[in-house]
Amino acid sequence: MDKRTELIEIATKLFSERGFENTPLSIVCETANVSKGLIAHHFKSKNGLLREIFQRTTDLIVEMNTIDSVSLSARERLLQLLESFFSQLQSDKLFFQFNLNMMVQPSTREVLADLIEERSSFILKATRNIFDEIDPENSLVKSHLFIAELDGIALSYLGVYKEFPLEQTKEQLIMKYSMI
Amino acid sequence: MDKRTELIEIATKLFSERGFENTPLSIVCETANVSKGLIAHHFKSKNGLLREIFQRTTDLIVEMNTIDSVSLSARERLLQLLESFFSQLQSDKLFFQFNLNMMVQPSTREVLADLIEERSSFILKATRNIFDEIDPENSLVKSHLFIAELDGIALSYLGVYKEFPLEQTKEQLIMKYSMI
Amino acid sequence: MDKRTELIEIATKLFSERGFENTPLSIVCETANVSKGLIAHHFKSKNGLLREIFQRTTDLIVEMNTIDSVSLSARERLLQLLESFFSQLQSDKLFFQFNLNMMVQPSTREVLADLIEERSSFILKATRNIFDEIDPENSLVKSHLFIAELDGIALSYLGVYKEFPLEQTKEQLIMKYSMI
Amino acid sequence: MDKRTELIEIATKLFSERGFENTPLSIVCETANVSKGLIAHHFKSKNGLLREIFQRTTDLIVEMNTIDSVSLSARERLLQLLESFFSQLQSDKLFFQFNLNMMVQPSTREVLADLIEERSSFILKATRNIFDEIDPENSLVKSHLFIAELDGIALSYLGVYKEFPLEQTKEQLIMKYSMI
DNA sequence: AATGAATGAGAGTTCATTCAT
DNA sequence: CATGAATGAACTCTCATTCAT
Repeated sequence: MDKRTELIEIATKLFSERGFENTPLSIVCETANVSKGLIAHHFKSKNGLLREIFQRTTDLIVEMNTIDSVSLSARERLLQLLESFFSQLQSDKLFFQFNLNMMVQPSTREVLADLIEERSSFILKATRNIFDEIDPENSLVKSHLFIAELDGIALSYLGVYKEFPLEQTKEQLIMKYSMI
Repeated sequence: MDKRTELIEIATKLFSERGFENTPLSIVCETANVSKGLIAHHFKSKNGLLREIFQRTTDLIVEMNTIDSVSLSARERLLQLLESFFSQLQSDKLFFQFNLNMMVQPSTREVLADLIEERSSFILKATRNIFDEIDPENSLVKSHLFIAELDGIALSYLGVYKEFPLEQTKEQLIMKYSMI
Repeated sequence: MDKRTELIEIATKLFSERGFENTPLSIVCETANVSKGLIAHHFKSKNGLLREIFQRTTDLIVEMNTIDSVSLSARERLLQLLESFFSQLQSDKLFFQFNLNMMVQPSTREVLADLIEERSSFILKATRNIFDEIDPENSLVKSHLFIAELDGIALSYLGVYKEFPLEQTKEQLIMKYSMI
Repeated sequence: MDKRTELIEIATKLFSERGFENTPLSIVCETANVSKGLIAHHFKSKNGLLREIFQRTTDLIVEMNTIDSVSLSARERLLQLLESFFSQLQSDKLFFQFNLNMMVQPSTREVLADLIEERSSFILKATRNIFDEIDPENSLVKSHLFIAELDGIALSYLGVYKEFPLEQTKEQLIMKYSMI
């Protein structure tokens, strides 16, 4: 793997664990065994690095959701989406941690404004695709509510309740959305 | 109003608007027309100030929910809670912004760990009181889901979707929880 | 004991243990359970407190050496002086620590310049009184050497060598000065 | 000369003249025409700079004493040591001033604890090498006494008595140790 | 592509002192 | 005699960024 990619991965991990503002580049460099100048060379600035990371994640999300939209029914896709959300939430906590962070922190939100807009409107569109088949009239609201529900669960699970009953919540949700 | 209280109010506003890490004490002091030393005098440190702010908010939450628990039915209390949540979310965005921030940011979460634990377990308990009357068997999961739903809505509304359909989401939710 | 004296004793202890520059008045106040204003009231400033402490110690030294100069022979007085030096060095380390400190630290030396001069010339005079009887011609040099020897022992014992052989050094010295 | 070395020399001078605690980095930087950040870059912290300075001095001492141990008799080496001590004491007051300071000040003593231990045990060993040849049975005590004597003279000369008779004291000492 | 010396602005914190009560 | 709110200057340290090599 080239230094550039390595740098991105290491920075992602550190920003997730410690927060963006609380992670000096010096630590990133130390961890990656790389000089400060190299980050400037590749990413121009700390914000540049952040934008690159965020963009890559969006690309990943887009890719995943594009492949997934095979010829399944809306309900099936919804359940599949739930399954993948919950399994990822467990396996890749840092990923969610990081993204929640970026959304909520005023300073990062400013830096990433356009990328956040791009990503979230994609997610909304993708979700709406599903709900359009189920309840076209209320698809907008229901999509928003669906997304909010998942975000809220991530928030509670990662940031608030150490003993959040993830498994049972998943079951509740699957049950609820099976009956639609 | 004494300087101490004024300081807390100004700091709350600034921390909410700009994020905690991104708000130097110098700005707080400038805004409050007060010397840096005074913050040390009253709160020991920037973290001390943060803790005081967070604690005060918890006190407010506890107070509100204690008074509210009059002799209404569970369903009525739930609807009342929803009403107050949505009206507050609109009128006091900064309040929610700030609290989401504190939960998600690793550095603040560490500083506030005990206070977050205290507050969130209170909220869970209060919510569970309601769901115990509605569905005792699943009250824990349903409470968690309810809280997550509201947090998620706040997150979407404040942090992600500029055009979040708040009014319609509120109606959806009220409808949903009326039928319980 | 009145607050004033108590304050002096506590400050002496703290300044000795931690060094003058490294002991904020806030700690003195905390330890003495007294407000900051009170120190200003009694001693005008931190330097004022220091001067008072140093002066009091000089008074003590003068008092002790005045009483001591009874009608003993020079050799006897010398041995007596050695005895009292070594026993004090062991029993009251902080006292010596503090005084060495004051002499060596440029900033305190400046503040105390006149008081140091006063004290050290008294000590020299008192020592010389003894050596005048023993070797009038070289009394100045021998007094200086005697004082330096004791100071150096204090320095080694307190500040440098954890395992300084105090007892044997004492014996050596007593032997040496008995033969004069 | 590179900035690093220049910084060390300037800091040594300033710390000696004004005391460590009483010398802000801002003055060091100003004198060296260098930014504050550079000190952090090279020495990590003010204490780091101090440790480097102290260590370098120890290295010098070790080097000097290693070269010196040519094939002279113990008495000759002792006299040579005395000569070099007194000439240095006169020519390089700041050097002694600084080192006395470090030993006596509680805060610096803590920072330098291991380095002080290292240096002083070397000095003791070197001195003992000499006294082992003269009086093997009492070499430990006599070495300690010898070191204490010199330290005490430095203390008196530099810190206490403006009119300390250095020349005559030197003669006395040389006479005394010639007769051993 | 990569280094690391150097900068400079500014952060949080410390602390002696002042002063109204 | 005693308090403690308030100041303001100064301190160390942090850190993103620049730039010559």
